[in-house]
Amino acid sequence: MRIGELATKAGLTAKTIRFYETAGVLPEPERQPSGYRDYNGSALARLRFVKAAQAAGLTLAEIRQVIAVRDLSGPPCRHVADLLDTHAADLDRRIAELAALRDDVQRLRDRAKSLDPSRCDDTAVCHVIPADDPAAHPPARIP
Amino acid sequence: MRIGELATKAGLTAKTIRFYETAGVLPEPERQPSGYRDYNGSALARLRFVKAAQAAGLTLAEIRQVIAVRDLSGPPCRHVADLLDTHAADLDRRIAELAALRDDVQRLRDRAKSLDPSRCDDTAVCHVIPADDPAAHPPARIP
DNA sequence: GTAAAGCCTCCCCTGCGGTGGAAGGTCAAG
DNA sequence: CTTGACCTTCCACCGCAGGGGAGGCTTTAC
Repeated sequence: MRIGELATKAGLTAKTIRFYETAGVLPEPERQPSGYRDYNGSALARLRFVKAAQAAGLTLAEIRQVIAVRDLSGPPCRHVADLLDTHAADLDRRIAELAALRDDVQRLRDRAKSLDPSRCDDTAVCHVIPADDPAAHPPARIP
Repeated sequence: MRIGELATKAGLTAKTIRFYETAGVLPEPERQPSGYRDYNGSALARLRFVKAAQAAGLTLAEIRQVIAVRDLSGPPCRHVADLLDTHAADLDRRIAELAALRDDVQRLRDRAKSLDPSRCDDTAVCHVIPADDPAAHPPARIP
Protein backbone atom coordinates (compact mmCIF):
# COMPACT_ATOMS: atom_id res chain seq x y z
CA MET A 1 0.00 0.00 0.00
CA ARG A 2 1.40 3.37 -0.96
CA ILE A 3 1.16 6.53 1.08
CA GLY A 4 -1.84 7.99 -0.73
CA GLU A 5 -3.98 4.94 -0.11
CA LEU A 6 -2.96 4.81 3.51
CA ALA A 7 -3.75 8.49 3.87
CA THR A 8 -7.21 8.01 2.44
CA LYS A 9 -7.92 5.04 4.67
CA ALA A 10 -6.73 6.88 7.76
CA GLY A 11 -8.46 10.12 6.87
CA LEU A 12 -5.20 12.05 6.78
CA THR A 13 -2.99 13.61 4.12
CA ALA A 14 0.21 12.06 2.81
CA LYS A 15 2.02 15.06 4.18
CA THR A 16 0.77 14.37 7.66
CA ILE A 17 1.84 10.74 7.46
CA ARG A 18 5.38 11.71 6.49
CA PHE A 19 5.33 14.22 9.31
CA TYR A 20 4.28 11.50 11.76
CA GLU A 21 7.20 9.43 10.57
CA THR A 22 9.68 12.20 11.33
CA ALA A 23 7.86 12.84 14.61
CA GLY A 24 8.57 9.25 15.58
CA VAL A 25 5.02 8.04 16.06
CA LEU A 26 5.03 5.95 12.89
CA PRO A 27 7.90 3.58 12.03
CA GLU A 28 9.74 3.93 8.75
CA PRO A 29 8.12 1.57 6.29
CA GLU A 30 9.74 -0.65 3.67
CA ARG A 31 10.43 0.94 0.34
CA GLN A 32 9.45 -0.29 -3.09
CA PRO A 33 12.28 -0.49 -5.64
CA SER A 34 11.08 2.89 -6.88
CA GLY A 35 11.71 4.43 -3.47
CA TYR A 36 8.01 4.73 -2.71
CA ARG A 37 6.97 3.94 0.86
CA ASP A 38 5.27 0.55 1.12
CA TYR A 39 2.89 0.18 4.06
CA ASN A 40 1.17 -2.85 5.50
CA GLY A 41 -1.93 -3.05 7.65
CA SER A 42 -0.14 -2.38 10.90
CA ALA A 43 0.57 1.16 9.77
CA LEU A 44 -3.16 1.81 9.59
CA ALA A 45 -3.64 0.35 13.08
CA ARG A 46 -0.86 2.59 14.31
CA LEU A 47 -2.43 5.67 12.76
CA ARG A 48 -5.76 4.82 14.34
CA PHE A 49 -4.03 4.54 17.69
CA VAL A 50 -2.38 7.91 17.17
CA LYS A 51 -5.70 9.52 16.34
CA ALA A 52 -7.40 7.99 19.36
CA ALA A 53 -4.57 9.04 21.63
CA GLN A 54 -4.68 12.56 20.23
CA ALA A 55 -8.41 12.62 20.86
CA ALA A 56 -7.58 11.77 24.46
CA GLY A 57 -5.47 14.89 24.58
CA LEU A 58 -2.02 13.31 24.34
CA THR A 59 0.62 15.20 22.39
CA LEU A 60 2.67 13.51 19.69
CA ALA A 61 5.65 13.55 22.04
CA GLU A 62 3.66 11.68 24.66
CA ILE A 63 2.37 9.23 22.10
CA ARG A 64 5.90 8.60 20.92
CA GLN A 65 6.88 7.98 24.51
CA VAL A 66 4.05 5.51 25.05
CA ILE A 67 5.15 3.64 21.95
CA ALA A 68 8.75 3.62 23.13
CA VAL A 69 7.74 2.29 26.54
CA ARG A 70 5.80 -0.46 24.91
CA ASP A 71 8.66 -1.39 22.64
CA LEU A 72 11.08 -1.49 25.54
CA SER A 73 9.09 -3.02 28.34
CA GLY A 74 5.87 -4.46 27.02
CA PRO A 75 2.33 -3.21 27.59
CA PRO A 76 2.57 0.40 28.71
CA CYS A 77 -0.74 0.32 30.56
CA ARG A 78 0.64 1.66 33.81
CA HIS A 79 2.49 4.42 31.98
CA VAL A 80 -0.57 5.30 29.98
CA ALA A 81 -2.70 5.36 33.11
CA ASP A 82 -0.24 7.75 34.73
CA LEU A 83 -0.24 9.97 31.67
CA LEU A 84 -4.01 10.02 31.66
CA ASP A 85 -4.07 10.85 35.35
CA THR A 86 -1.74 13.76 34.78
CA HIS A 87 -3.81 14.96 31.87
CA ALA A 88 -7.03 14.78 33.83
CA ALA A 89 -5.44 16.85 36.59
CA ASP A 90 -4.10 19.35 34.03
CA LEU A 91 -7.52 19.64 32.52
CA ASP A 92 -9.13 20.24 35.90
CA ARG A 93 -6.65 22.99 36.60
CA ARG A 94 -7.12 24.59 33.22
CA ILE A 95 -10.88 24.41 33.45
CA ALA A 96 -10.72 26.22 36.78
CA GLU A 97 -8.44 28.89 35.31
CA LEU A 98 -10.69 29.42 32.34
CA ALA A 99 -13.76 29.60 34.54
CA ALA A 100 -12.09 32.30 36.63
CA LEU A 101 -11.09 34.17 33.48
CA ARG A 102 -14.60 33.86 32.14
CA ASP A 103 -16.00 35.40 35.31
CA ASP A 104 -13.55 38.30 35.00
CA VAL A 105 -14.49 38.87 31.40
CA GLN A 106 -18.16 38.73 32.27
CA ARG A 107 -17.65 41.29 35.01
CA LEU A 108 -15.86 43.63 32.62
CA ARG A 109 -18.59 43.13 30.10
CA ASP A 110 -21.29 44.02 32.60
CA ARG A 111 -19.26 47.02 33.59
CA ALA A 112 -19.16 48.13 29.98
CA LYS A 113 -22.93 48.18 29.87
CA SER A 114 -23.21 50.35 32.96
CA LEU A 115 -20.56 52.90 32.00
CA ASP A 116 -21.20 56.13 30.18
CA PRO A 117 -19.12 56.27 26.99
CA SER A 118 -19.12 60.04 27.04
CA ARG A 119 -17.21 60.00 30.28
CA CYS A 120 -14.34 58.10 28.71
CA ASP A 121 -11.06 59.31 30.04
CA ASP A 122 -8.74 60.62 27.37
CA THR A 123 -5.59 59.30 28.92
CA ALA A 124 -6.64 55.67 28.95
CA VAL A 125 -7.50 53.79 25.82
CA CYS A 126 -10.78 52.54 27.20
CA HIS A 127 -12.14 52.86 30.70
CA VAL A 128 -14.00 49.57 30.39
CA ILE A 129 -10.71 47.85 31.00
CA PRO A 130 -9.22 49.28 34.16
CA ALA A 131 -5.50 49.67 33.58
CA ASP A 132 -4.76 49.87 37.27
CA ASP A 133 -6.67 46.75 38.18
CA PRO A 134 -4.76 45.36 41.13
CA ALA A 135 -6.61 42.06 40.88
CA ALA A 136 -5.37 41.51 37.37
CA HIS A 137 -4.14 37.99 36.93
CA PRO A 138 -0.97 37.45 35.03
CA PRO A 139 -1.88 37.05 31.37
CA ALA A 140 -3.94 33.91 31.31
CA ARG A 141 -1.87 31.68 29.10
CA ILE A 142 -4.03 29.10 27.44
CA PRO A 143 -1.30 26.59 26.56
CA MET B 1 12.43 58.22 30.23
CA ARG B 2 14.47 55.56 28.48
CA ILE B 3 13.32 52.06 27.71
CA GLY B 4 14.93 50.40 30.71
CA GLU B 5 13.20 52.66 33.19
CA LEU B 6 9.87 52.22 31.45
CA ALA B 7 10.39 48.47 31.47
CA THR B 8 11.04 48.45 35.19
CA LYS B 9 8.02 50.62 35.92
CA ALA B 10 5.78 48.45 33.78
CA GLY B 11 7.19 45.18 35.02
CA LEU B 12 8.31 44.12 31.56
CA THR B 13 11.60 43.73 29.74
CA ALA B 14 12.97 46.19 27.20
CA LYS B 15 12.73 43.42 24.63
CA THR B 16 9.03 43.08 25.23
CA ILE B 17 8.49 46.81 24.90
CA ARG B 18 10.25 46.89 21.54
CA PHE B 19 8.20 43.90 20.53
CA TYR B 20 5.00 45.70 21.49
CA GLU B 21 6.05 48.59 19.31
CA THR B 22 6.45 46.36 16.27
CA ALA B 23 3.21 44.62 17.21
CA GLY B 24 1.44 47.95 16.98
CA VAL B 25 0.11 48.19 20.52
CA LEU B 26 2.58 50.88 21.56
CA PRO B 27 3.21 53.98 19.41
CA GLU B 28 6.72 54.78 18.28
CA PRO B 29 8.21 57.21 20.79
CA GLU B 30 10.39 60.23 20.20
CA ARG B 31 14.09 59.61 19.94
CA GLN B 32 16.86 61.31 21.84
CA PRO B 33 19.73 62.70 19.72
CA SER B 34 21.59 59.50 20.54
CA GLY B 35 18.85 57.45 18.93
CA TYR B 36 17.56 56.14 22.24
CA ARG B 37 13.80 55.87 22.63
CA ASP B 38 12.39 58.64 24.81
CA TYR B 39 9.11 57.82 26.54
CA ASN B 40 6.67 59.98 28.44
CA GLY B 41 4.08 58.96 31.00
CA SER B 42 1.43 58.01 28.45
CA ALA B 43 3.55 55.07 27.39
CA LEU B 44 3.30 53.66 30.88
CA ALA B 45 -0.47 54.14 30.89
CA ARG B 46 -0.61 52.37 27.55
CA LEU B 47 1.44 49.45 28.82
CA ARG B 48 -0.81 49.12 31.84
CA PHE B 49 -3.79 49.01 29.55
CA VAL B 50 -2.14 46.34 27.43
CA LYS B 51 -1.43 44.22 30.49
CA ALA B 52 -4.98 44.59 31.78
CA ALA B 53 -6.42 43.74 28.39
CA GLN B 54 -4.16 40.70 28.15
CA ALA B 55 -5.30 39.61 31.58
CA ALA B 56 -8.84 39.79 30.21
CA GLY B 57 -7.78 37.31 27.56
CA LEU B 58 -7.44 39.68 24.61
CA THR B 59 -4.67 38.95 22.13
CA LEU B 60 -2.23 41.63 21.03
CA ALA B 61 -4.01 41.72 17.67
CA GLU B 62 -7.31 42.45 19.39
CA ILE B 63 -5.73 45.06 21.61
CA ARG B 64 -4.22 46.73 18.57
CA GLN B 65 -7.68 46.74 17.01
CA VAL B 66 -9.27 48.30 20.09
CA ILE B 67 -6.66 51.04 20.02
CA ALA B 68 -7.24 51.61 16.32
CA VAL B 69 -10.99 51.88 16.84
CA ARG B 70 -10.48 54.40 19.57
CA ASP B 71 -8.13 56.47 17.45
CA LEU B 72 -10.56 56.46 14.55
CA SER B 73 -13.93 56.82 16.20
CA GLY B 74 -13.52 57.74 19.82
CA PRO B 75 -14.27 55.62 22.86
CA PRO B 76 -14.34 52.00 21.72
CA CYS B 77 -16.60 50.88 24.55
CA ARG B 78 -19.13 49.21 22.30
CA HIS B 79 -16.39 47.45 20.38
CA VAL B 80 -14.71 46.34 23.59
CA ALA B 81 -17.99 45.10 24.98
CA ASP B 82 -18.54 43.06 21.82
CA LEU B 83 -15.05 41.63 22.05
CA LEU B 84 -15.60 40.71 25.66
CA ASP B 85 -18.92 39.10 24.77
CA THR B 86 -17.25 37.04 22.10
CA HIS B 87 -14.48 36.04 24.46
CA ALA B 88 -16.91 35.02 27.18
CA ALA B 89 -18.76 32.87 24.67
CA ASP B 90 -15.47 31.37 23.43
CA LEU B 91 -14.49 30.59 26.96
CA ASP B 92 -17.82 28.93 27.66
CA ARG B 93 -17.40 26.80 24.60
CA ARG B 94 -13.81 25.91 25.42
CA ILE B 95 -14.70 25.07 29.01
CA ALA B 96 -17.42 22.73 27.80
CA GLU B 97 -14.98 21.08 25.37
CA LEU B 98 -12.37 20.62 28.03
CA ALA B 99 -14.92 19.23 30.46
CA ALA B 100 -15.99 16.69 27.86
CA LEU B 101 -12.37 15.81 27.17
CA ARG B 102 -11.71 15.47 30.86
CA ASP B 103 -14.60 13.04 31.20
CA ASP B 104 -13.24 11.00 28.29
CA VAL B 105 -9.77 10.91 29.81
CA GLN B 106 -11.23 9.93 33.15
CA ARG B 107 -13.16 7.11 31.54
CA LEU B 108 -10.03 5.82 29.81
CA ARG B 109 -8.15 6.08 33.05
CA ASP B 110 -10.76 4.04 34.91
CA ARG B 111 -10.69 1.55 32.09
CA ALA B 112 -6.93 1.24 32.48
CA LYS B 113 -7.40 0.22 36.09
CA SER B 114 -9.89 -2.48 35.25
CA LEU B 115 -7.99 -4.02 32.34
CA ASP B 116 -5.60 -6.91 32.59
CA PRO B 117 -2.21 -5.89 31.21
CA SER B 118 -1.35 -9.47 30.35
CA ARG B 119 -4.19 -9.52 27.88
CA CYS B 120 -2.67 -6.68 25.88
CA ASP B 121 -3.20 -7.18 22.20
CA ASP B 122 0.01 -7.34 20.24
CA THR B 123 -1.35 -5.59 17.20
CA ALA B 124 -2.33 -2.42 19.05
CA VAL B 125 0.09 -0.27 20.94
CA CYS B 126 -2.00 -0.23 24.07
CA HIS B 127 -5.50 -1.55 24.58
CA VAL B 128 -6.24 1.15 27.14
CA ILE B 129 -6.74 3.50 24.26
CA PRO B 130 -9.18 1.94 21.85
CA ALA B 131 -7.98 2.69 18.36
CA ASP B 132 -11.38 2.01 16.86
CA ASP B 133 -13.24 4.31 19.20
CA PRO B 134 -16.14 5.53 17.11
CA ALA B 135 -16.91 8.27 19.63
CA ALA B 136 -13.45 9.74 19.23
CA HIS B 137 -13.66 13.46 18.96
CA PRO B 138 -11.45 15.22 16.51
CA PRO B 139 -8.20 16.00 18.29
CA ALA B 140 -9.17 18.48 20.94
CA ARG B 141 -6.97 21.40 20.07
CA ILE B 142 -6.27 23.48 23.12
CA PRO B 143 -5.23 26.75 21.40
C1' DG C 1 40.67 57.72 30.95
C1' DT C 2 38.46 53.64 31.14
C1' DA C 3 35.31 50.26 32.38
C1' DA C 4 30.64 48.94 32.97
C1' DA C 5 25.97 49.56 32.01
C1' DG C 6 22.61 50.61 28.89
C1' DC C 7 20.84 51.09 24.37
C1' DC C 8 20.56 50.33 19.18
C1' DT C 9 19.32 47.11 15.10
C1' DC C 10 19.26 42.62 13.15
C1' DC C 11 18.35 37.94 12.76
C1' DC C 12 17.32 33.46 14.59
C1' DC C 13 14.99 30.32 18.14
C1' DT C 14 11.25 28.41 21.00
C1' DG C 15 6.64 24.73 20.97
C1' DC C 16 2.89 22.54 18.50
C1' DG C 17 0.97 20.22 14.59
C1' DG C 18 1.11 20.43 10.75
C1' DT C 19 0.65 22.92 5.53
C1' DG C 20 2.53 24.74 1.04
C1' DG C 21 5.50 24.71 -2.72
C1' DA C 22 9.58 23.65 -5.82
C1' DA C 23 12.28 20.47 -8.42
C1' DG C 24 12.46 16.09 -9.88
C1' DG C 25 11.55 10.63 -10.25
C1' DT C 26 7.96 6.73 -11.46
C1' DC C 27 4.10 4.41 -13.22
C1' DA C 28 -0.18 3.39 -15.92
C1' DA C 29 -3.28 4.62 -19.70
C1' DG C 30 -4.12 6.39 -24.20
C1' DC D 1 5.44 9.19 -26.57
C1' DT D 2 3.18 11.98 -23.77
C1' DT D 3 0.07 13.18 -20.24
C1' DG D 4 -1.30 13.12 -15.65
C1' DA D 5 -1.45 11.11 -11.19
C1' DC D 6 1.39 9.84 -7.78
C1' DC D 7 5.60 9.77 -5.32
C1' DT D 8 10.36 11.63 -3.48
C1' DT D 9 13.28 15.17 -0.75
C1' DC D 10 14.07 19.64 1.09
C1' DC D 11 13.00 24.18 2.72
C1' DA D 12 9.94 27.52 4.37
C1' DC D 13 5.89 29.11 6.75
C1' DC D 14 1.49 29.68 10.01
C1' DG D 15 0.02 31.71 14.88
C1' DC D 16 1.36 33.43 19.46
C1' DA D 17 4.23 36.16 22.56
C1' DG D 18 8.19 36.92 23.16
C1' DG D 19 13.65 35.35 24.34
C1' DG D 20 18.81 34.96 23.02
C1' DG D 21 22.67 36.79 21.44
C1' DA D 22 25.90 39.35 18.00
C1' DG D 23 28.10 43.50 16.88
C1' DG D 24 28.25 48.20 17.59
C1' DC D 25 27.04 52.94 19.78
C1' DT D 26 26.25 56.16 24.10
C1' DT D 27 26.02 57.27 28.65
C1' DT D 28 27.40 56.93 33.41
C1' DA D 29 30.47 56.06 37.36
C1' DC D 30 34.86 55.86 39.32
